[in-house]
Amino acid sequence: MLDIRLIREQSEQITARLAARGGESHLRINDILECDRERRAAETRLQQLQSDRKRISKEIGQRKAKGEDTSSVEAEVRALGDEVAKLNEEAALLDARQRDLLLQLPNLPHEGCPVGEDASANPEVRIWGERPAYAFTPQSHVEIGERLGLFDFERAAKVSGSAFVCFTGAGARLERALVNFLLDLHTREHGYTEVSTPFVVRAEALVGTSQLPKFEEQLYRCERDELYLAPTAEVPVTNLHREEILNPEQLPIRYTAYSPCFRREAGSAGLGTRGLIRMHQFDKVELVKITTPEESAQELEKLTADAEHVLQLLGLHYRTIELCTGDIGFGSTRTYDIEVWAPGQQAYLEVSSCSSFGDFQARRMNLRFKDGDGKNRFCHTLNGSGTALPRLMVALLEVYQQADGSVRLPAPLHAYFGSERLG
RNA sequence: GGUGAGGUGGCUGAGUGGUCGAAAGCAGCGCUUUGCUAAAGCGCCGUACUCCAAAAGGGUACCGAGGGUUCGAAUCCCUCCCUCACCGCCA
Repeated sequence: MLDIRLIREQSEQITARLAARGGESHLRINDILECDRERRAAETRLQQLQSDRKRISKEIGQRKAKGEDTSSVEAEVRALGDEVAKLNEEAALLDARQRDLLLQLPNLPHEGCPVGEDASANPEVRIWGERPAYAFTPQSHVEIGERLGLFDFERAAKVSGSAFVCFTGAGARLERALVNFLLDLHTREHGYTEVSTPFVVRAEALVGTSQLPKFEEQLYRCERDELYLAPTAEVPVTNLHREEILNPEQLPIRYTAYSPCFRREAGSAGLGTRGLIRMHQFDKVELVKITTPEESAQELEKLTADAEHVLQLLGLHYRTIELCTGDIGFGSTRTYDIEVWAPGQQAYLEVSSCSSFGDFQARRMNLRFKDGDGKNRFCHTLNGSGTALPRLMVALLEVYQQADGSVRLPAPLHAYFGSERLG
């Protein structure tokens, strides 16, 4: 959520920066300003009337204590009270409308965010390793996995429908090995604290991290209980500290969490095809940070490096791109995507998206810290995958497939998996 | 699911219709005293919104949330949420 005062005072710059995202969000600025003017006018009048009422009511109390008759004044104040109620309703309506408008407005891209219209304008910021060469035609993970009995889409569909998977045997064990490997790496080497949160969340949490109100159709909802399945651990983890005022000594907070992620993927291309690349449910190890505004930029670089470290340890060729203004997510000010090479797909797969949200989410969840002067300021929040598991598995299977049809795992996984190879 | 208790400022905790944004204590900040520490004394010490060009200074709201009664609600009534305890059920 953007600061209404900033919008009021720098409406032209704000409009221009939102326009860089494409879309139509910047066109709402004038509506917001108008609503803000109306709201403040109503509030000012309301406050004047309330002030009158308060004063007169106090006088009534004093006069009654002296035994005076106050019935005529009471009638007068009653009329005032009716007017207050009416204006109060009007002001509340305007306030709700303004909040709604602000909640629908995306974040401002960071000054450093490259300007561009769409994904084709995303600059590559780093590339690590090289595309491996094969003496044979690399197979897709789907073929490899079915041959080695690592997962089963047909049976998962019997249970849950299409775009779900059931890992089986060594596949399930590999999944578990990856979770442990990633959590150990981030806690032991990167300084994160492991948390294991609820996976079912309230609407307010989703508003906090900005999945709601705009992206409701992407969420699984449990209507009876007014709860949603978390689409990413970002939601429960970041919201752990909602409505809090943190001490600066606590910052930065760095959390890592394993969680399943549930996404309806309404309108997504590619859901009809088999494979692990896009599903309604997948596992992920997430990285979340809560920082001061001063530290957030460097913490984003570190967070991205932590996610990249996963791929480096596993010897997987990847590239890191920065999303341009036309491609960054709704709440993000700045995002790095890490894409791993998958030879069976002949494509780079996004395994991590590392973003800084500035104070956008913190405003929505009223997450603040007390600075050195004792003033309450909004925190900055960040998150990134570290990493998504099915796509990591895709890369591992496809990259490390052997001519004999087996898969040789990279060394860091041997102990976690309990074996050096699959098949 | 049932029964009971309860939700007040950073914390503890008073307050059951008016002068209460809220006693008191603790913590915190400033000053005085002091060789230092300690102790004592005095003062300050919530948040949000809003008015004013800004500062100074006003105003309004907020005692879990929402509604109601009243000239006036932390206080009375209703609904909901949450926490705790015990019982039941259950991985």
